[in-house]
Amino acid sequence: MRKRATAREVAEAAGVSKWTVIRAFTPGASIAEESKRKVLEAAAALNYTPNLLARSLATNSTNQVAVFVDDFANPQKLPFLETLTERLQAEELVAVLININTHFDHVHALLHADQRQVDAVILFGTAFRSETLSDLQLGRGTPPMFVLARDSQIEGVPAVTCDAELALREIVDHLFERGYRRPGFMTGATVLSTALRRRQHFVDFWKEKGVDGVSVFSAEKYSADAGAEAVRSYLKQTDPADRVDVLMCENDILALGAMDEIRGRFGLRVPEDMAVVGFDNYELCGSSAYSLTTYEQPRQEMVEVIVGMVTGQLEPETVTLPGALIVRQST
Amino acid sequence: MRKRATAREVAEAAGVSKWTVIRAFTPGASIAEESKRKVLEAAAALNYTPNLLARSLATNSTNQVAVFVDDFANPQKLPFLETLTERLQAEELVAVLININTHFDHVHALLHADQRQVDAVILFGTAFRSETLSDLQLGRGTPPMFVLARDSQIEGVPAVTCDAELALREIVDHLFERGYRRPGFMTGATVLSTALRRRQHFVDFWKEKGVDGVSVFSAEKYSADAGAEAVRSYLKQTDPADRVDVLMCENDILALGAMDEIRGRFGLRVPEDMAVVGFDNYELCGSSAYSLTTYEQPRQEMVEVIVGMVTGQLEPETVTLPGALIVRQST
DNA sequence: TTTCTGTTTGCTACCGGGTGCAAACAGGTG
DNA sequence: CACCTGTTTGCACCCGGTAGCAAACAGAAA
Repeated sequence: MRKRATAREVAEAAGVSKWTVIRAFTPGASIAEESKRKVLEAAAALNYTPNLLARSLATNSTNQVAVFVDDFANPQKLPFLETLTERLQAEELVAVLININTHFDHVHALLHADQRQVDAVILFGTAFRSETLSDLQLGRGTPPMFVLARDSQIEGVPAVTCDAELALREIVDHLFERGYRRPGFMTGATVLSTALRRRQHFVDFWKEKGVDGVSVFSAEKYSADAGAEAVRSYLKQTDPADRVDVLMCENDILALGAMDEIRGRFGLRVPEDMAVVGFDNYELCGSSAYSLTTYEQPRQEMVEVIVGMVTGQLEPETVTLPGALIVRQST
Repeated sequence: MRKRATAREVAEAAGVSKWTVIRAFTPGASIAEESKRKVLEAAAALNYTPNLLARSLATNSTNQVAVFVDDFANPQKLPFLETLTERLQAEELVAVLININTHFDHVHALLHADQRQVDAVILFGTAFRSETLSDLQLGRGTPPMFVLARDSQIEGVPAVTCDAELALREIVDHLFERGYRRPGFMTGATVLSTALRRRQHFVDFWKEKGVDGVSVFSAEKYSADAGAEAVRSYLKQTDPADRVDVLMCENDILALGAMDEIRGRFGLRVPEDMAVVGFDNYELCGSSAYSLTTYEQPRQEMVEVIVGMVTGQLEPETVTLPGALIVRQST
């Protein structure tokens, strides 16, 4: 098992200096046709390609972007990751996927990303308090950070999100139009700004319509089971006459779990007895088994904008993009 | 925006040489308590941490593992990615997620991984022909490769998979026991060895039971829609009397799509008119809306084994691990 | 032939660390 | 005090590239 060939070795083989070899591999460098040919031949023979690690060290740019993820329960992450990696790779960048969990928190991860000299950090659906950041005493050499699909709570860290206000307005309009008047909202466990925003808008817009008192309850976490359990305890505790007639869930996974429980264990009909709305438009929402009304985030555009900011083609600033209401049978 | 502090700067601040600084950050290095304290103090003041990029270049090990993924339609990838990144991070390794697609194929990706000097490449659910590898003329300096959750078709590249033979035997035994006698099998589009293996075992085991002639048809790709469409055309073309009484799908996503179509558009009952079996035990399979009988891959163990091989704690060799049949209402 | 200008090439210095050896510095012993 | 041994520290050189300057080499003009 031989090692990779180096520029020096190629230089020797081609009878030139190592700098000429490097020029042959630098687009637009000043090099004679003849020597370029010689070098490329020798390089091909030795199977030489430049070592990106060494290049990164010298140029101070790794072409690597750290992507922090902390919630793998939401299947919506997967298409996002697909789009994100694809766009990054189109820009010659590569994603370093960092799993934020109890053993590896944001501070750890950020330090790590900094030590690896990544060009940028994308907080994909994760967020941390600004104190965490200042704890690090970073913010000087730190790679630029961007938040994707969640509000940024940190000064100077832009976020790219789906327009929650618009989304919730469309949803509430739709529900009002369909005649629902006793709305409920199910949140996930964590007290996240994005979640709070959605809830707040939901409550506010109903108030605008003259409907006060949205029932709000919370699931343990963002999973189908947790959604089911939250609905179960709600339905058990609530007199049938007092029940909501439409339940908006913070994301699709909660909604699907909720729907199962509503129809399965309680034998209620969706949407006749209780309508359900989700958020994200996860693939299976469209299946005839669920046919869930939901709201689609503009994934492609969000990714394009954030990658644009990462590459510097776009000004880094918080951007909210309009999504699309997908009306199905569940409302 | 200052740059990161370097060992040299810390050395100056602490009044020692840069090598002493490095020793202070090298576990087990020979350094006096007193100077270590001085160095660490100075380092803390300057917010110094070693530059992993430079270290990688010098030590010839990046602690990065490239993970190739080419099928983001299967939500099962997500929990696998979660487990994988978690285990890798526990070993001080980090995953570089590479999206294999038409714009960025295996050859490209492998070359890239090699140029970045990753410590290993994990082909997660992807596979390529050995000719592709030899095309590259690599195999000398190339990082060691491992295949996860798919058969390896390449000599010397070990794979960690779920035991397909055992799985299919259990499934067929279960189905036979339940009285099904007209089995069908739905594959995804691609002609993958893993798919072929599953199908072959399925056919073989039925033959052992005295049941010849398994109906086999194929979906366009691995998605719920494709599964639905494949079933639609099958049901349209097949006389009700000739239809299979149980349909095994190559993975859960196909199965869920198939189930939707069977029940929704054709108004058939599952499992009475046609039973359905999936593969993977994706979270939503357990929901009451589907309650799909499926087979769970031993995710945790598979990941542990492959990470063990990556770190060198385990001998690199092809390993198949037993999964578990999950019997639900769909059979 | 000399001079000038533009291209090509080589070189030094550097990116931020790691390795192995040799010198310097202990502390204990004869 | 010389001597030996073990620890600590400094150093030259290396990892594989990149940047920018200066020398060498053209070819054309004077």
